[in-house]
Amino acid sequence: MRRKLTQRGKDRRRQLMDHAAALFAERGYHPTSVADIVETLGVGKGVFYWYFPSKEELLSEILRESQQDLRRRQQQAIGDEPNPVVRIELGIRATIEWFLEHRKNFTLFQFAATDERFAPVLRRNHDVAIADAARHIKEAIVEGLIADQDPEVLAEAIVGACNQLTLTYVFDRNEPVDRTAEAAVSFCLHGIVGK
Amino acid sequence: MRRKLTQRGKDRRRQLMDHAAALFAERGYHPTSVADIVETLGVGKGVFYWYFPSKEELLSEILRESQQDLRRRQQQAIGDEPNPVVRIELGIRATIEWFLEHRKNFTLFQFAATDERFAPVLRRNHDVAIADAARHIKEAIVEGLIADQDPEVLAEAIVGACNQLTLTYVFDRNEPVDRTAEAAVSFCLHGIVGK
DNA sequence: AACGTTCTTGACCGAATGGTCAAGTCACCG
DNA sequence: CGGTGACTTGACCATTCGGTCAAGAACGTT
Repeated sequence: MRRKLTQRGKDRRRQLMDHAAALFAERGYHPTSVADIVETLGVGKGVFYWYFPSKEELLSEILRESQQDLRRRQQQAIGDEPNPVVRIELGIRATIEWFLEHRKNFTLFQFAATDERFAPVLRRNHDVAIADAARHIKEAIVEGLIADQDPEVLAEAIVGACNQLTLTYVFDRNEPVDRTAEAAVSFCLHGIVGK
Repeated sequence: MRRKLTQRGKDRRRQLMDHAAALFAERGYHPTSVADIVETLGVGKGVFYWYFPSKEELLSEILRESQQDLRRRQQQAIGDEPNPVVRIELGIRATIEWFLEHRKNFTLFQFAATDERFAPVLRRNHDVAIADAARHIKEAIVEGLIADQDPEVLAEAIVGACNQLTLTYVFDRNEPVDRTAEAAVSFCLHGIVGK
């Protein structure tokens, strides 16, 4: 296990994380062996264990880092927009765009949710994201912009709908992000009945 | 590999499938070994390979069978309801109820979607389910019950929102199905803006 | 150039894993 | 009762896995 990292070390670490994340997303976590990771990178096995204590910890770190990055992107997109409904809309768009640029993380998150060793890592962040969205919704209710419903339930539903649309249209069918985001926002705001 | 099955054989097969499904859902597919399955059942390893050609094929069969069962339940719930919007509502309720009774399948489906060997099995059925829902939506549009939007997009969004709500409220928090179904239907019909 | 630290190598290890199979056991039928 | 085919056993096998480590290369500092 490493102690201090030089620039060279930091680069290797990055390289390993990116490469492993790609392999995990492509072939799955379990079917991808540590040997696979280092071989396709052309380095010895010791390199892996110099930077990471275990294969498990590597995925956990990948997950933590990705989630942090997504959250940063969402907050940045929302900025200081005063209208809470617009904030939700901006958040949805930012999320879909982020997943387009980091599509490998989508599969990774989905898998991690099914493994009891990684689910807790996701869980914490998911709860924060939901609480965040729920806050905006609550504010919108107070301002009389939307009907009075459980904000947390709405937040979960929004996340679910957006994820499914992203998966199907952005990943499987390569539809443009804008159209998908538009559909997601429209559905989340007005449901199938429409305005 | 088996040829013909007596009643005794059919029972064993059922037992193996149910038991394996439970273990897969609990510990994950890869971390559950064939040895685990047969040991906790108190039988020899040969029994497994008498009924299934491989561990992979077993999961595929579990998936196929579950999906078939879910679909049957949905169609039965919808019956001959004339109003397409009500049909959608009935479908949502039936789905959430089915997952409550077969919660292990939820995790199984989620995992299968992340593994390229099992994704195709899910995919085919998902497409059918979406096409089904889209048909009802289209009919509702024609009858002027809902606004004119892409039926398939709406169908995907509905599935996503319902899955997320089921996962969070029915599984994680043991909320009653009715309340969750109510929330899901309300969200899908009217979004966050509300009626 | 010499030295300590960071980084890299790849053979090696014990512990699984999925899958096989020769040898039996069991249930049913004539 | 004897025989036939459906089932069961569990030792066994080749392979792979995550992880270790002694040895050495590369690098930064003085």
